[in-house]
Amino acid sequence: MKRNADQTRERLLEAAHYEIHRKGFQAASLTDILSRAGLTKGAMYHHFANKKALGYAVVEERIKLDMEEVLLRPLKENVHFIDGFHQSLKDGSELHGEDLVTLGCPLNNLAQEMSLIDEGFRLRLDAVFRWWRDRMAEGFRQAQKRGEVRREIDPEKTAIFIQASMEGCVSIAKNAQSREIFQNCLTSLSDYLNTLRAT
Amino acid sequence: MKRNADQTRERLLEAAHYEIHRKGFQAASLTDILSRAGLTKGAMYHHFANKKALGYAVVEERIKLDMEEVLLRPLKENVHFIDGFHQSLKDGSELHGEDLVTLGCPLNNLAQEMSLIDEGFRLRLDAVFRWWRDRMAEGFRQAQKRGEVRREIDPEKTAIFIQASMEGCVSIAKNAQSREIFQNCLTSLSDYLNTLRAT
Amino acid sequence: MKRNADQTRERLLEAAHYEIHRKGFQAASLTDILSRAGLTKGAMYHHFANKKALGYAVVEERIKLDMEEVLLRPLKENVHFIDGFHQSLKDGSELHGEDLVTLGCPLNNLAQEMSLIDEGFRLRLDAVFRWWRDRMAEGFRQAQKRGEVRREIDPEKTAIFIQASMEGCVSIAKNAQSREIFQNCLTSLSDYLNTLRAT
Amino acid sequence: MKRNADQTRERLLEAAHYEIHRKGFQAASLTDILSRAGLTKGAMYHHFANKKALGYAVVEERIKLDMEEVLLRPLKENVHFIDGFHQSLKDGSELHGEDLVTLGCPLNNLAQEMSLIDEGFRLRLDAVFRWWRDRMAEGFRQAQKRGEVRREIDPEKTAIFIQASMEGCVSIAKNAQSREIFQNCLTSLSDYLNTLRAT
DNA sequence: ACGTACGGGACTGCCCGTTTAT
DNA sequence: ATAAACGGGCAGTCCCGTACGT
Repeated sequence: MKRNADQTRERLLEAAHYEIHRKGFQAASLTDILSRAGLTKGAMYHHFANKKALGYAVVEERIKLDMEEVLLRPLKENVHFIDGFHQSLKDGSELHGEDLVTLGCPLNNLAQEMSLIDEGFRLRLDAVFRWWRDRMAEGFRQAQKRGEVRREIDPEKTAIFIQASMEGCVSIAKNAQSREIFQNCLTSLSDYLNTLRAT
Repeated sequence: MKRNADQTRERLLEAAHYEIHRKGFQAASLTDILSRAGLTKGAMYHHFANKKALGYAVVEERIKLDMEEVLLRPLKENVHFIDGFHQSLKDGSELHGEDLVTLGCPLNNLAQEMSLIDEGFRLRLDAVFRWWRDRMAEGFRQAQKRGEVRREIDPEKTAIFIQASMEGCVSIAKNAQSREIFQNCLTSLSDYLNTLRAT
Repeated sequence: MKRNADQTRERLLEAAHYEIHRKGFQAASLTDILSRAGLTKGAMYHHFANKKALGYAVVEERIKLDMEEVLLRPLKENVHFIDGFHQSLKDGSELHGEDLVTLGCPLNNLAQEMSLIDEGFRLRLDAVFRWWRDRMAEGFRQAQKRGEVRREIDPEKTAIFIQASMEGCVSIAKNAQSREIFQNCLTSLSDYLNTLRAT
Repeated sequence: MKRNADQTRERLLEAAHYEIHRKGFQAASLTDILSRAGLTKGAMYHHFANKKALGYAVVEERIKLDMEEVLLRPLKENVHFIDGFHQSLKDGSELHGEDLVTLGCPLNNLAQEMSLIDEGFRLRLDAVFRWWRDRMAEGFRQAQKRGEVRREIDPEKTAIFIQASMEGCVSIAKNAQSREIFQNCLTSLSDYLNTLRAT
C-alpha cells in the first residue's frame, strides 16, 4: 500500500464533497465519508483538525474549482458576451443539469444550510460568491466597452441578479425535482439576457 | 379544555417555526423548541407523532400562511399588475427585509436543507412553491387579458423565473448578510419586470 | 420492557464490577461493560456522569460490601478472637480463594492501579481500607480486655500489618497464579497470629 | 557508533521506567516516554519491537536490578540473619521510603496492573518474585544451619509470607499516602521476624 | 392533557500505537 | 534515526423517543 499523503487528502476531499453534496454538511457523517474514502479516523485527523476543517477545505479547494470551470465561457473575448452567456448556460445545463436538478448547486446548498450556523462557512462561501460576481461584472464592463451590452445597465447589480437567478433556478428545480422547470427557468433567464443587448 | 389544547399546539408550532427558521430543521433541537414553548416532551408527543411531523405541520400551517400574506398585493385587480408587483416587492422588503437578509426565506431554507433527505418535506414544500407559482401565473394571464402585460410571454415560465429570482435574491443576500445586495438584486428584478409591460 | 431505574443501576454496577475486577479500571472498556449489562450509553449516561463516576460507585457500593462480608467472623464475640480469625481466613480461602488467586482482591487491585493516577479513587479506596483496619483494631482491643490477646501489642499497628499481609498474600499468589503459594502464605499468617495469643 | 546505540537504549529504558512507575504501564504513553528520553518514535522502534517489548525490558533489565540492590544486606554472612534483615528494612525505608510510599513498589505495581491482562508480563514479573523468594529461603536455610533461626520454620513458606508482608506494607502505605503507616507496618514486621529467632 | 424520568442510538473528537518513506 | 502518515478503538455528548405518572 502506497502512502501518498497528497493522494489521501484528495480522497478525503473527494469523498467529503460527494457526501456533503448529497446530504448536506450536518447530515453527512464522518463515518460515511471515511468509508467512502477507504480510510479511517486516523488519516482524517492527521490531515484535518475536525469535521468542520474538512468542510472548509471542500469549499475552498473543491467547490470553488467547480464554479471556475462552469464560468469560463462567457468571458472568452472573441465571442459576443451575451452569446457566450447563452452558450454557457446551455453547456452547463447539458453537462451538469442532471446533478443540478437532483442534487442542487454545491455552493448554494452549503450556503443555505450553514451560513447562519457557522460564520466560518459563511465567509468562505461568500468569498466564492463574490469572486464569481466580480468576474461576471468585469465581463459586463468589458462588453459595454465593446458595445455589446447596453451602457445604462449597472454591471454589479446585473451580476448579482443573474447570480441570484441562476441559483434560484437550480433551487426551485431541485425542490421540484423537475428538469422541465429547470429548462423553463433557464429559458426565461436567456430572455432576460437578451434585454441587456445593446440595440 | 379544548381551548388550552389548541393553544398548546400553536405554541409548539410557533416555537418550532422560530427555531427551525434560525437553525434549520436538523440543528433545531426538540429541547430548545420545547423550552422556548415552555412545554415538555409529553405535550409535544401528545400533539405530534415525532419531530418530523412537527416540522411538516410548520410547513403546512405556518410557512404557507407566511407566503400568502406576502403575495396578496400583485393580485389586486384594480391596479396595474406590474405596478402592483413593484409595490409588493417594496412592501415585502420593508416589512420583512431585515429577517430575509439575516435569516433567509423560511420556505427556501427548508427546501434546500431537507428536500434531498426527506421526501415528505420535499412534497409539502413543493406544494407551497407550486401554489405560489400558479397564483402568479394566473395573475399574468389575467394581466395579459387586460392588456397590461405583453402577449408573447409565457405566464408559467415567467412565474418560475420570477420565483427563482426572488428566492435567489434572498439566498445571495443572506449568505452575504448584506441588505445592500438584497436591494440591488430587487432593483434589477424590478427592471426585468418592466420589460414585461405591454408596449 | 420494564424500565426499572434501580435495577438498571444495579446491572451497571454489577457489570462494571465484573469487568473492572478482571481487567482493571483503565482496561475495562465502557463498551464491554455496557454489552455485559445489556444496556447502552444512554442508560449509563443517565445514571452516572462518566466512567469514573461509575468506578467510584463500584468502590463505594460494591467493593465495600464485599469486604464487609468477608470480615464478619473474627468479630463474633462468643468465640476466641484468634480462633475466629483462623476460621475467617479458612472460610475466606475456601469461599473466595479461587477468585482471589486468579483475579486478586478487588480492593487492592484498584488501589494499586488507580490511587496514584486519580485522587478520587485513592480517597474512596482508602476509606474502605481504614474502615477495615479500624474494625480489626477494635476487635484486638476487645480481645485484649477479655485476656485473649497479649497486652503489649499495639492494636492499630497489628491491624495494619495483618491487613498488609493479607493483601500481600493475595498479590503474590495472584501474580504466581498459584493456589499453593496462597495457602502457604496464609499458613504463615496463621502462625503469626498465634504469636499474639495471651500466654 | 556502538556506544551511542547503547546509550539510546538506556535512555529509553530509563524514561520508560520513570513513566511506568508513576502512571502504570497502560497510562504511560509512548509519547511521554519519548519526549522524556528526548528521542522519537523511530529510535524506539529500532530498539524495541513495540511498547510491550519495552515494558518487558524494563522489568528484566531495570526492576530486577532494583530489587537486587535492596536485598543484599540480609544475605551477608558475617552478621546474624535476623539482625541483617532488620537493618535491611531500616536501610530500605530510609533510602527508598519516600518513593515507596508515594509511588509504590515498581515490581508490585506492575504485577497488580498487568499480570491478569498480559501473560508475558506475568511470567517475567513472577521470575523476579521467585528469584527473590529463593534467595530469601536460601538465607533462612543457611541461618538455620548456623543456629540463628528456629529449626521448625519452613524457609519457603516464611519467605513467601515475608515477601507478601513487605509488598503489602508498601501497598497499604501507598494507598494511604502515609509514611506513618509504612513505618508502623515495618515495625510489626520486625516484631514478627524476632519470633523466628532461635531461642 | 401534560410532566418527567429513563433509555436507545449514533456520531465526533481524541489519543495512542504502529508503519512507511526518507 | 526521523518524522510524516495511518489504523483503530474508546469516551463523552447529544438527541430523539418511550413509558409512566398524575
